[in-house]
Amino acid sequence: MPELPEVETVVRGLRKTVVGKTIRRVKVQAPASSIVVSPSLDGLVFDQCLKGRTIDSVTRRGKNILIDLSGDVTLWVHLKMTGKFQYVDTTEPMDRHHLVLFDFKVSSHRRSAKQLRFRDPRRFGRLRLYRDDELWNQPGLVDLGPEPFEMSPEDFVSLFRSSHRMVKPALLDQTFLAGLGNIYADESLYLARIHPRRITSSLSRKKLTELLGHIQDVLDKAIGLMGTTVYTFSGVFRRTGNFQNYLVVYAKEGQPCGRCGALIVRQRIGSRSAHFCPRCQRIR
DNA sequence: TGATGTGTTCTGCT
DNA sequence: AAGCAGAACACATC
Repeated sequence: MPELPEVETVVRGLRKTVVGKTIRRVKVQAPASSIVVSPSLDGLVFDQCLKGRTIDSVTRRGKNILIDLSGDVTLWVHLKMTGKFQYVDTTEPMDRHHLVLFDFKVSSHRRSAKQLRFRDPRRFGRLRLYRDDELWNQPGLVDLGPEPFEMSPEDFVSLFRSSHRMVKPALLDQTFLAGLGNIYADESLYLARIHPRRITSSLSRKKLTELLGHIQDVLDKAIGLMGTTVYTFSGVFRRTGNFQNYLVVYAKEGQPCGRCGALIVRQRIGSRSAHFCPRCQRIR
């Protein structure tokens, strides 16, 4: 479940591996509902539209990955829950969940050819191609809330004063604040000792300043640790980052709170699960 | 075989 | 209008 730190980690990985490279060939392996091509791109199919373009830069907005290509086109990627990029040797084994393969033009002295692969077992992820001039009109990008790292405490306070809703669903709402998902929302609320059902507009200036600080700290620490990828697969967690070692409430239902010893609870709030300490995070 | 769980976004209701 | 619940997405597991 990639959230901001995991997406940032992927973006940094792409910068190290594919920026500056020119796409030689794209293979769409599976009949992919995962792919969208803007109608304005002259009816070109995905692979034909990408062929020959150079990857100029890779950036992140919320949980969205923006791959800026030559010729005023952007490949906009959302990993959703299980989407993943892998930069691997072409000889690495593949399975039916490898949906798209990208081959690059490489200098001839390079020994083994590497390939960028998009794999997504659940196929919720999306790869979309848009002309740069239409990209930011698209729903999903145009309506995103602010980036947590770009907010001052004053911005954060006025944002919270502008709505009257439970804080947990608000933090998950990408049009309210971009980048947080269930893990970092729960962790930040715990650190700030805020009950997930508290109403956004009822929180004090001081509490909100603390919350913003914790959100920024948690995201920053998670980015430093290359994210947390807690991926539910037959009830077993598979990790790709290291932040899961520092989780204090997420997936800790029934375990004692590190501050007060009360048992962490899991409740359905806003039709999503919320993990919190019933003693440290009071509704009041 | 069918129910369930998973996060995000979309739709539709109040 | 704003905020909520529920659906849909696709697949694996029980």
